[in-house]
Amino acid sequence: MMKFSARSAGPALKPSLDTPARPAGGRTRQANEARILEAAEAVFAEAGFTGASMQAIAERAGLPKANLHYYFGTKELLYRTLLGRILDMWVDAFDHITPDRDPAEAIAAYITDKMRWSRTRPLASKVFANEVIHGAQQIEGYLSGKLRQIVAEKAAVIDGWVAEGRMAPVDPVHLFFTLWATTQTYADFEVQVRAVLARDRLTESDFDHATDQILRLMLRGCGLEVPHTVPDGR
Amino acid sequence: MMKFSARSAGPALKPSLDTPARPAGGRTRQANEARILEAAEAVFAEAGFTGASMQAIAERAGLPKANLHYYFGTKELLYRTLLGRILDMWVDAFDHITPDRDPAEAIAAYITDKMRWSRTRPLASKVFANEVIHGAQQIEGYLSGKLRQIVAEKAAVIDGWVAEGRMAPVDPVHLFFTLWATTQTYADFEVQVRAVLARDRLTESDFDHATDQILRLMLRGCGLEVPHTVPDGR
DNA sequence: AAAAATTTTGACCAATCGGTCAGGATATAG
DNA sequence: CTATATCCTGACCGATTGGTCAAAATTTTT
Repeated sequence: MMKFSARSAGPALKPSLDTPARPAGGRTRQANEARILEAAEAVFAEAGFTGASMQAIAERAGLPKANLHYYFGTKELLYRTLLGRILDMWVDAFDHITPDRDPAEAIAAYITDKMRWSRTRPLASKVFANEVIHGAQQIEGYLSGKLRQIVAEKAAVIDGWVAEGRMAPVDPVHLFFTLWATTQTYADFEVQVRAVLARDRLTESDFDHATDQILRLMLRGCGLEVPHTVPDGR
Repeated sequence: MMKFSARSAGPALKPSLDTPARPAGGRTRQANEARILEAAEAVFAEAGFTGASMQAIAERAGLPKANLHYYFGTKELLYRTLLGRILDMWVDAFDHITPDRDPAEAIAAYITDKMRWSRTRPLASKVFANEVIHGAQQIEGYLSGKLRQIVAEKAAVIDGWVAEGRMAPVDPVHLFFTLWATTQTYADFEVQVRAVLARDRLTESDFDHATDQILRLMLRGCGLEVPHTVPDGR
């Protein structure tokens, strides 16, 4: 009698997105967990952890509340599972930063990728932002473990570019802080952006223009020029 | 019998910080309201609106819960009063952006000012960030009213600088979005910054270094050079 | 078809929530 | 000193919270 999903505290590894080797759980379980996680993302993004109620998540998922507890045990475990999935997406954009690549193209691809993420998954971004703002108690280990490690690794790449004179001298770590903040603000602070721009919603064209402006500002700030070939994010 | 403070929904005007003309309320009221607001800022920053309990705020202020309701009526009114005070600080930094000033110095002063705000009032920044992330229902009017107006006004100043060829062509509104995000991230996402930098706390020297890096990146991004005279924030 | 495992669900629980209120305590004004 | 306004606070309220559980329904395995 396996009470909770074996994937609840699963590894923070990139899952193979094509035919999964093992669905891990029956079809019913898989489908319901997905529905619950999707509803949870929306409710946690709207109301934060404490503001979100299991009842609200249940209604959004179209399932009775007791069903959520059957699959995830507690509210905290559901929240942690959701956070784990979001963190996996978080680090993917770093793949663009490699020593062999042209600095301008690599950084442009990174920015473009993070902006697309803000446009397509704003709810996930908000859940993450809310978690960090309120102390990041659930992901402390991730921040000072995996994230710190990968930042150090990619910072070394940028330091290499600087040493080779291929870009202006910048502190790569603070550059990352700036890139994260700048791109994610279009998801997390979307309401403020809309209010100032007097838009009732942000269109794809709005995001394209914002991405263009960020690219110019940041690349010029790094002593680089916007590459003519608009880099594809993925 | 004046039940609630007359200042509860007070004007969003800069209060004269020197000898206040009218304390508005007895000494006891003034002192207790200040204690409650200070405690509320900390608790709301830590837990968000729904996560914060009146009981927790009361304990932090060293007062019985019923006392908070005596002064502020409801949790929402207390929250709105706090938000109002924070918003007043928010717009002050815009004062640096004036047509007659040197673009590099003006923008540098703006950045320096907002970074000092992140260092000295991180709790206020978190309360504001949390409010915006979760829909900004309490400050919708402010965002699409006063804020939009002042941004338009200051954007015109920057457009003027661009037209005069005194800086690179940028969309001023998105420049502001970037400056807000970049500076506030050191308050709102402080936990993440600390984790990546492997610091148990951010020192004044950490903030000075961060400010320096942001100045270089942003000013160069605007086609400007960091002014030798480090501009004073106020 | 029988058996075993999994899934579903309403009813229920203790704890906490924001808010109320009466009446005593204290401070201020005349 | 008296009177009036302000301040204080323990006790209490209905509503909502996360979580439990047993028993029925369903699916999967044998």
